[in-house]
Amino acid sequence: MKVERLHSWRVSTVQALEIQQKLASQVSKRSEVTTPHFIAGVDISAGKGEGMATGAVVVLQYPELRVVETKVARGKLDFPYIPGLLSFRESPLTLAACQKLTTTPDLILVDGQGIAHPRRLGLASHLGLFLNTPAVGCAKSLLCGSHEAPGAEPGSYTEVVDRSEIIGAALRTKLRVKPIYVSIGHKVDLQTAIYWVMKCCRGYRLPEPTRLAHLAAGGNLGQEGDTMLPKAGYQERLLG
DNA sequence: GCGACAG
DNA sequence: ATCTTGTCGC
Repeated sequence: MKVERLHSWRVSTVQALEIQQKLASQVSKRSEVTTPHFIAGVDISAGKGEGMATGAVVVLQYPELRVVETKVARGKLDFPYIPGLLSFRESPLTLAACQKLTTTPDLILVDGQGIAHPRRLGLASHLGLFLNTPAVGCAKSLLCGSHEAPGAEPGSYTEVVDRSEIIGAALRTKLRVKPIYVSIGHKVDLQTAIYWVMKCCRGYRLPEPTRLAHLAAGGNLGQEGDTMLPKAGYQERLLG
């Protein structure tokens, strides 16, 4: 798929902050999502070598949620992990993997925040702009803001508020299990984002696109998709 | 100044 | 994120 080149990724922390401030105004909170045919999930995993990592993107066919394409990109991480600047560390490899896609996703679920970010430009929003595609942030923990506890039932949620602004939702995706944080990435509104995230859940805390992308980045997802068996070594550890 | 802090 | 086995709970 096509990847925009809005700016360089080789920047200083000060430049990164300036870029975020500038791009935040370009994020669209208007939903351009109808019924998606292809939903992608992206994630990255730090490897063994110094700074080495693997970015992965998995495309699922909706509503079957079957894997139709998987792409990965290995490389070095040159930007350090700094809360609030995660996109400058993970975007390069994630975009490299997405650029290899033959399928064009209608929606992308990202392992991180969208606008639920100090400067309203988390990883999901940043990627949404570069891919010019509707994107949703699906983080496992909170970066900023606060919220009350959502109900125990899957689908229930509470608003995440920061500086008197609703920036996302604490969404219960699985009965009595810690919620995930959903926020607007790009070209989608919060209600629509929550709706599709729930539609992608299959009994796990994380929605399938992101869950499978995580496995793919770690090299634990076969081309068989969700019906695959764990790799030999992984299986041995699980079974003993 | 102190505490918080996506992955 | 990653290092890591068993274990408590639904």
